[in-house]
Amino acid sequence: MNARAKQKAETRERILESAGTRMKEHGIAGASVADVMGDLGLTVGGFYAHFSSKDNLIDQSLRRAMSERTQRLRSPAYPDEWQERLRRFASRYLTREHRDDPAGGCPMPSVAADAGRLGAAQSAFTDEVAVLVDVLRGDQAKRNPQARAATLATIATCVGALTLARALGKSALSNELLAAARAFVDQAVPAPPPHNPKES
Amino acid sequence: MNARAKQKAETRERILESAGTRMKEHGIAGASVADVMGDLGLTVGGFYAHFSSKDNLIDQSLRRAMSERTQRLRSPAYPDEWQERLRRFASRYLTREHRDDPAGGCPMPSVAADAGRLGAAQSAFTDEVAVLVDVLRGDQAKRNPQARAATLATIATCVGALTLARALGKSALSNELLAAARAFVDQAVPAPPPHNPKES
DNA sequence: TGTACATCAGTGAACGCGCGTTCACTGATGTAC
DNA sequence: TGTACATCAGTGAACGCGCGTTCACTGATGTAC
Repeated sequence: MNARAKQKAETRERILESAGTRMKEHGIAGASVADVMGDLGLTVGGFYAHFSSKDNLIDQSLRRAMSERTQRLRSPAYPDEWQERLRRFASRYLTREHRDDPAGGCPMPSVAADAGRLGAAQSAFTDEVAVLVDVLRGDQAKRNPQARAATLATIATCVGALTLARALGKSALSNELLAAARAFVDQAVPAPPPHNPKES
Repeated sequence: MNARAKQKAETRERILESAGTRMKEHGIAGASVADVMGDLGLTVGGFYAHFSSKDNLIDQSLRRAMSERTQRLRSPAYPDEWQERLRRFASRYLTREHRDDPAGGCPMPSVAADAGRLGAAQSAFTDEVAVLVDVLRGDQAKRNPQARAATLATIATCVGALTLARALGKSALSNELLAAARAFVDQAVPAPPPHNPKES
């Protein structure tokens, strides 16, 4: 590959990255083409050499931002039992740090409402949620419908709680909501079966 | 009061109503002053005789839309026990009908993400959530911290599930998510204590 | 290795559009006598 | 009851602004000989 082509591919990646960050921080409407390019020190005109439209950018950067998050759940540090996986997910998700750093966090609270309205975001969002559900519950629970339902509901609780916690600002009520949602998941997700001694 | 003043007050109410509906359907940014006035057969210019700015309209119509929903929970048809109240709330909230009718439903899924970003919406949202939490758990559980935590978490689950269900369109996955969230609330909210025979 | 030409990533000004807001106005309603 | 004037809810055109998109261009990089 050319040095020139390589440079272009890198610029494209940087646009996707910047768009993802802006989307998470300011919503889809708040991530304007001029702002996204400006983040990289570039001007608007060059954008259309990389993407056919803003809709196209939304689609691709949303897929990228969501799948990047999902891949982190494949870490070997994650437990095997789906119950433990869901609890750990919720306890890491529902923190003040995550609440106070939308740009560095999960895209769902920032874009879910828009995804229901903007066709451009909807299919990317739907595809990536389907992947998340499978990855989050883990290989062990692949065909377990109870685990699937609990996974869906845990995601809903986490996204709802983080969205509301942000809407409530950095208040006592906001902190209380995060703690309550963590406890809720612990109560609703059944305790895992006792460990097999061979495994532990 | 004058016929003229009465007419003006009625127009103001209709603007608030129309703004609320538009906000719920298209988000805050999607509820433009021209559209809101157009719904009533009026032109933009007259708007500023009723509200000082769009921010002012957002604040007032959001308060109105949210408190209207909260007041419905004061219906005598609602049970006294907070556990039953939360279960009933979730089972009525998490329906396909509610998912498919944003304009006729709860404002939170539509505006929560925006409320975290737009100062104009934030204080209205925060105030009304605080009222909702108190009204939803009911008088019987007024000073019960467990009931308060469960109420906060149930709201988070409901708002998250409805937002995500809308983002997923009218799909099987969307239906599955609604059902899973309903079941989740039933599992996480403890069973109410046995009835006192005098009461039932 | 050196020169002449081709390519193309990014520039920057312009476009049409919808937004929130302003303002001189109109004409129906209300008041004074 | 009738007339003359004042009020004011709503009109409609205009404003400045940011948006997504287009396009003629520039100048550094790549290719041919």
